[in-house]
Amino acid sequence: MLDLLGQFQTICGGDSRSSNLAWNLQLVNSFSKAMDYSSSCVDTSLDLNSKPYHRELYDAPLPPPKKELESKFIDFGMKLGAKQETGPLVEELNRVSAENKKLTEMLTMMCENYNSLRNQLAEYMNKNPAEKELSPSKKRKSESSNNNSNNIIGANGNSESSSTDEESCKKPREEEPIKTKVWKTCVRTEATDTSLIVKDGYQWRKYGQKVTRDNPSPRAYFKCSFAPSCPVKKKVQRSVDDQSILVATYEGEHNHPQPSPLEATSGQNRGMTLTSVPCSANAISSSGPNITLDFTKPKSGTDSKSAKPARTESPDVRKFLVDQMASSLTKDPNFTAALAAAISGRIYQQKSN
DNA sequence: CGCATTTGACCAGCGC
DNA sequence: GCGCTGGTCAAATGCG
Repeated sequence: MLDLLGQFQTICGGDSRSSNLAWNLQLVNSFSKAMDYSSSCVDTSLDLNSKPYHRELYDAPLPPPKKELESKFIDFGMKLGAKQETGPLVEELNRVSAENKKLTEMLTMMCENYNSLRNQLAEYMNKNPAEKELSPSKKRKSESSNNNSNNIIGANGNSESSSTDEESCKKPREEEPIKTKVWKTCVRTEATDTSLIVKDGYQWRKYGQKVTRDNPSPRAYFKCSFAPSCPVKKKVQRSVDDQSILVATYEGEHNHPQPSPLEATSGQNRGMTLTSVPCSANAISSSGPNITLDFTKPKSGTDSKSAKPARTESPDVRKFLVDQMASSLTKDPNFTAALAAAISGRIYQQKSN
């Protein structure tokens, strides 16, 4: 598996613009998230003028298309050139536009490589399922090793779901024969916000707080309180590197559909659902494939409607992307469970009327 | 008054 | 065996 990741990074790192590598990897990881969980649009265009935190993958997936950006650049440059005869500036703009285009092509290629590697990885994991299972006797390991294992892309390419030794870090009475799902999420909050609340649409009850050795910020422990039998737990702690980022670690899978926003308001998560943007490359040192959720930024002009990118892919590519999304969704147990619950609820509603 | 949160105590695994 | 550490429990507290 590490070989595959290394191969992937080799592919990505072949270009001399190594300074973009980390961001490219981040973007591809985020892209893979969108492929797995989002049925909305996917665009491989790069917006080099956008801060990473302002990218939104789910509701407002990616910034305006590059071509539009280029034309704005050129228009802007032409106006300047006409008024102030700033030829060098126009040249610079053209150069940046060309580089932008190259990076876009690179990203497209990386996505294709990523998909092929993902398929290879899936085959590999199918052939070697035992490697995912770690000895239950190793109950606890260091946080760093957990982080490393969490960074390994899962069998379905879902970087956030990977069986790790963290699930074996449970007391014997809690051990289950079925491995639980563990994943991490980064949430960007106001720097002044000292609460450890990650609003993800579910209801959580806090049952503990602890200061850990490797992080001066306290870690909060939550249990899902929406369903009494729901085994899902959540740990929330501020990032060591960036205090404005909350790192939430989820353990287990919800055995109930996500509560509606109205229901969620009864808990601490008041009507919030996930919107997601990727972490910047250096925001969290050990959290490559993680997601950063930014609830502090209001949806502005780059919201889901205005930011819908124009499709520039060929029909084949688009078909491929749609197929990927569909297969990812059908493989996602949370999605199928939610779908089944919604359908059964609908049927029951119709019967009762 | 009921519920959620806080916080110190306790438990269990790991490393020495 | 002992100390350190992360995770959990449960009584105390606060809030609507």
